[in-house]
Amino acid sequence: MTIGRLAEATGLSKSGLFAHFKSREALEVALLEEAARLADKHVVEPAMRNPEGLPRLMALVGLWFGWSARAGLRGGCPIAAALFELDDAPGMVRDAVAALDAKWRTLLRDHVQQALDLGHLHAQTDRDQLVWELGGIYLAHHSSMRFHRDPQADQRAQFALIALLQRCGADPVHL
Amino acid sequence: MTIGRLAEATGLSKSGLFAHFKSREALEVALLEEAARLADKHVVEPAMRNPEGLPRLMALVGLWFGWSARAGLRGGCPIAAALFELDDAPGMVRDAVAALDAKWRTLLRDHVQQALDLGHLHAQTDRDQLVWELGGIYLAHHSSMRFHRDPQADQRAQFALIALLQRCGADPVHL
DNA sequence: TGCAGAATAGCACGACCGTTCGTACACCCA
DNA sequence: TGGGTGTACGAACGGTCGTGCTATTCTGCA
Repeated sequence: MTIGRLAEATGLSKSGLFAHFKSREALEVALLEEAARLADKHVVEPAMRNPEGLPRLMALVGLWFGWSARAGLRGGCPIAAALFELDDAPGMVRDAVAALDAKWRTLLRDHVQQALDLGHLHAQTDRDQLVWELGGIYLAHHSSMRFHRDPQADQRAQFALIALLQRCGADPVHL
Repeated sequence: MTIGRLAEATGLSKSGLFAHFKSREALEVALLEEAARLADKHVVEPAMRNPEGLPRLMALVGLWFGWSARAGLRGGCPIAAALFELDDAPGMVRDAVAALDAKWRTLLRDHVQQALDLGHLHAQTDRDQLVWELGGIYLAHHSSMRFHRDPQADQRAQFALIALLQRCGADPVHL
């Protein structure tokens, strides 16, 4: 997304929009923060209404998959895109992406821990490994939905998710 | 990668380089095909030296993970990048990526089938689901390596791979 | 009512993009 | 020897990018 196109879409002039942020990078960071706010609203917030432990974790991940489409983000998940576009493009945008990603992973990890504390998962479960693999399913689902337009993407992800949690000793009652 | 930068890197002039391909898109397609050739050499070819079935499949996937770095591609795997950059950018580049990706998935699927035929995996294994999940591990590994620079990326991927194959009934002897 | 200050617009800039054009050199075959 | 052909070049095009500079318009308070 460029400043000109964004200005056109919002009805503002390029310079008028530009005046608010002082650089293109700052604008992109602001965009990312807005996306994070959307994610909070569409993913985290509703997930928190589920009981602690595995149910909440399941809700969190279930709402995570495909959240960007439901939130109305036409370009897909900006974090996922940035993970592959900004591999080696240092700067504040990359830093912002890294920070948001780290925050999200920490949140996931905390809820894995909670499920673990409540005995909903095997005690010897490697939390970081679980979060890492969840990320893999998310990326596969994202590319499956957006690039391949695979109508089976949702069930593929759901199947993989359940299998992964079963491996970690999830109580089948919650799946 | 832009034509100007590529020309500079190769020592040619922009127009001289451009004369060979007739458009930027054609050049990108040629670049993709060259990458595919590299992948054949660095992944498929050596993997074929392993015995049929699960060993060959394991070799194939093991060589797949991180292949772009070993092949000297500084930008990472171009297919993986394109999956997230060209989501909604129709054209011959996207088509070429889709074709290469489909070809690779078919190859993977065939070798899953072979492992299945030889009884190295459960008979009721869903081949496409397995390939789909392998793709997820690959993407997680790729972003882990390139974006996060996580030194544990390799073992994370290896762990996930083994767990996935065990789930499909892989004979532990081969893992 | 008038005015300070913020918000927005207009405009021009330099840089880079993909692309085209005319041209110069080297080679092969008649 | 001469002309066709392939390969490379420099220069320039129109377009778009991000970004400043300077007006203008709007808004809220004395």
